[in-house]
Amino acid sequence: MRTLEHPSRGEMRLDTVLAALADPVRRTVACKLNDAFGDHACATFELPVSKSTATYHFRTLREAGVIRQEYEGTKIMNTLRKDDLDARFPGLLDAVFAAQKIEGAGA
Amino acid sequence: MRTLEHPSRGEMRLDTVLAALADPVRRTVACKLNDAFGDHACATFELPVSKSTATYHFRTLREAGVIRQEYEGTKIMNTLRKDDLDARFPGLLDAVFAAQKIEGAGA
DNA sequence: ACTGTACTACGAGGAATTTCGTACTACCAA
DNA sequence: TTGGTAGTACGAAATTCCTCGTAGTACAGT
Repeated sequence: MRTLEHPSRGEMRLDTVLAALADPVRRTVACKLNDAFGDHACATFELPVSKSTATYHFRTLREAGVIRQEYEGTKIMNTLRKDDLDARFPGLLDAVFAAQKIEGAGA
Repeated sequence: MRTLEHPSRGEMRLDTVLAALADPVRRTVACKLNDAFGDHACATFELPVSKSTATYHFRTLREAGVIRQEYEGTKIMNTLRKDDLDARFPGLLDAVFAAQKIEGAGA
């Protein structure tokens, strides 16, 4: 059974979380996880980058503490660590997601 | 009279704002502007970098729309564009500042 | 056992970021 | 006008980030 390293709540660093969310590809992933219920395999995201680049972005998000990744067979299921992030940095995630929607909609 | 370029509210990009705030030196500047009243010249910040590096960070913040810079004699007065940012990306700035205080205080 | 699927690890290239020193400009004050 | 102060512009170096292809691992299904 393969497992992946995740930072604990206390280990999450604001630097790292903001840098993770500053990249458009990674923010797209986080936003999709926030909008949709349940878990989602990496392959279901249709990102505009190659598979190995996608791996890199998923790892960056995981190491920042933004997402949780768990093996399920050959797939990796991704979930947003909303509870943990809300506990650590209250309101941050919601503000970023709201901002993303604003920018996506208007000018 | 020298003037400096600033993005309008609508021109502010989430990518750029988050990237600007992801850097610890720049976030320190923004936080200090938020805590203290009034304007503040660049030289008053005591940043752990050289003068030319400081210039670079101030410019990055200005071009992202986080701060406003206006000449006043030979000095440049810096102000946080809180109104503009709150209008464009509501709650984002407050969440980041709150997070900064949490990280500074606790673990 | 074989095939396919999902993803990773590694190495490498190119782009962007951060840093600095030096030289410079603009302004104020004496 | 001479000097000091505040900050910029430029070029260069170091580092980090993003991207990819190739090769490989782990698991599921037949």
